[in-house]
Amino acid sequence: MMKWIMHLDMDAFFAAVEQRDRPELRGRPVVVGAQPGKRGVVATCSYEARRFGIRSAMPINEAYRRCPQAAYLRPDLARYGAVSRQVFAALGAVSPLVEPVSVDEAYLDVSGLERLMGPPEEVGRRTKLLVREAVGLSCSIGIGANRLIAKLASEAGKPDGLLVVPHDAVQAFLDPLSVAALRGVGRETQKVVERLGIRSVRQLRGYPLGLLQRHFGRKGGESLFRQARGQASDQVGAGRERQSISKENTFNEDLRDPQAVQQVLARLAAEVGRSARAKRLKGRTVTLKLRLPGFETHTRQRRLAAPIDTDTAILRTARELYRDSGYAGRPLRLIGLGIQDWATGPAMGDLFEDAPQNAKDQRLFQTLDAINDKFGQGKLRRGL
DNA sequence: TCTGGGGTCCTTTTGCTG
DNA sequence: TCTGCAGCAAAAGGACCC
Repeated sequence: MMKWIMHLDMDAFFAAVEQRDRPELRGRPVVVGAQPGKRGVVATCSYEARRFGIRSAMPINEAYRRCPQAAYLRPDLARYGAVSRQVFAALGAVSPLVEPVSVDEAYLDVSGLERLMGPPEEVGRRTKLLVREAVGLSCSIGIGANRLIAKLASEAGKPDGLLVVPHDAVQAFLDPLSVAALRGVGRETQKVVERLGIRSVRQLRGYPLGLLQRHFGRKGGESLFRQARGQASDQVGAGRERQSISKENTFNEDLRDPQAVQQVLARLAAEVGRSARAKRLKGRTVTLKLRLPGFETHTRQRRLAAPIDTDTAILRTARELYRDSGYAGRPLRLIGLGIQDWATGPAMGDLFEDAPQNAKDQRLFQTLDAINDKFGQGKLRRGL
């Protein structure tokens, strides 16, 4: 059976929800994101705003300079989440294999639907109709042999697009595209690509694997090599499990007061802790992130003897990391705090009264942890 | 231009152990 | 006791994505 993967992307999602719910905003430039005059960026903007050169991730004050007459709105994530759930409910009627990527994006395996719905074009057309009926919004859909082709096809059709790339047209579709369109190619990679004189995917395809790996790293080079040939996964699944929980805060004015730093640490620790407990996750590693006024960013992390999820334990470690960071007392633009490295087997704290006394013991425990991770929960018990 | 917040993944550096 | 080395995690940094 021929594989058909669909990628669906809501058009200017946050801004489109606002225009749907507030008719006075329709036809007007709408920018959803930070408040102009403060530190922050554009989350999404309507197509009317894009005509002024406004883009996602642009500093909000730059957007304001380009288009002061636009409507500037703060995001209402709860409302967008509700709309998102309605969209996903509608997608469930198209295929049982739906993988959410974010609130406004999903992959669907639509292979083998010919008998039920017709050829891929028809599946796409009907999906767009279902989404419009469910939430009154437009989306862009790409359909192809795998996730890469589907994603690039949905991008090519935006907004309100539908593009099916037949299996025998993959290379013809990819070749003229800019390398910048490929996954994992951001500003830095683009610089290197340009330095090598590579512009299009067709040119990229002329470069051997080894050379690409020299310039882009082992994984990065292999990824570019495969993408240039249209090779990618065609599996649609449940998506990955969460690997970390974090909260961070950029201040409108750099933080100089040591007491204020302590208050922020306490607030972030409480937020991370609440989130971790709600998800029933305990982390063994705590990470502190500090950004200085010049945007210079540093992280400090510590792996603990036992996994934690309480505000007090997170805060205690955060304070130690801050104290030992070498940046205590410096003005700060941002403070972030997170936990990761989830407990799999029983926590060491459950088995031993004391934390490991020395580095050697610690290594023994780490080795046991690694074995635990490898063979799964419960197969081996630390210290037994 | 002056750069959010929440993430993932990869590479490099560092520090420890035998 | 010192040194070199290999192996391995942890730590740190950074690119990228939505």
